[in-house]
Amino acid sequence: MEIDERLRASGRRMTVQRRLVLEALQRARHHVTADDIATRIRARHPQIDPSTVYRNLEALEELGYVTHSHFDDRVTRWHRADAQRHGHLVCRSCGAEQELPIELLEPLARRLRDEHGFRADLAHSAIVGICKVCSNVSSVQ
Amino acid sequence: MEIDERLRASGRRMTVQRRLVLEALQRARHHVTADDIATRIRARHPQIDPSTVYRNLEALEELGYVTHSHFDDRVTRWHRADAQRHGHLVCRSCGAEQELPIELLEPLARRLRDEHGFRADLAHSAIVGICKVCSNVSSVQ
DNA sequence: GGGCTTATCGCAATAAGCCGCAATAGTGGT
DNA sequence: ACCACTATTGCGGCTTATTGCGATAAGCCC
Repeated sequence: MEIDERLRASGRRMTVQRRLVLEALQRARHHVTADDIATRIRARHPQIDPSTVYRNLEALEELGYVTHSHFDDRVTRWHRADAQRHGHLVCRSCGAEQELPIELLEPLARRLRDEHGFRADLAHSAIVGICKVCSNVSSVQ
Repeated sequence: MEIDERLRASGRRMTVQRRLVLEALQRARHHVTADDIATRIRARHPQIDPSTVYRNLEALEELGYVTHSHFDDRVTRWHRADAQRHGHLVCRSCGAEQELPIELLEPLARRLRDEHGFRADLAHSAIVGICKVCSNVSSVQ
């Protein structure tokens, strides 16, 4: 299997736990927390410790299989890396999350690079604010 | 004193602890964590509890005197609000932080508002990436 | 298949932050 | 100056996200 080989090639090992983390991420449609994944796995395999999930996410990230980003709380969110790169909008009021085509962020990235020499990773942190729905609700009140 | 009055007008009180938090923030040149502030205050006033610092930061934020933002770790960073609103660049490699004129972020904010109905708070989360210095170092190696 | 190295695991501990509660202390009124 | 009212404090304990550490087991060599 392809992924096993890449793991071993990097001096890592394929374990039951690692496979379960990968599968859980593949099933998850949205950006999930390490705890989400741990909970899902532990439903069937209670002996697997949450810390193992954390460390496996890191390991898989180093190999480029998964990515993390930060929303408005202090919890890290994870998703598969093979889905296309995208930005994130998160509503501060209702918590709704929305993906954003990366091209929309390009002009800012370019200016930061040209004017500040800063190579920004604009997909890494979610942009927080108030979504359209919540905006309307509060203006109507 | 102006700030005392505004506190009282909102049904709050000016206390020694609150004043110390404000002063610590005024002296801090950068974006500091709640723990930084607690540690500094407790160096001279060990009886002041960290939880008091947390609560005062929240209270002062509600009154608009301080603001928090999120850098690349899971720790909240605080700074005075009366300094002009600004974005943040944080280097993933060396941790250097840099402030950013808010105007630079305006075009993106406008597009998000116009095209997505999303009122973004672009100053709230730091933009992470690789700063000019680290960029040069790694390309030279 | 058995032994050896060391990546990985599960458990216990830590770090950041929050909450309930009884005691304390600003404030406004007298 | 004193009182009553209640915001705020310090304390202890709790929660959530993550990390240190000794035990376990994956993968390589024979």
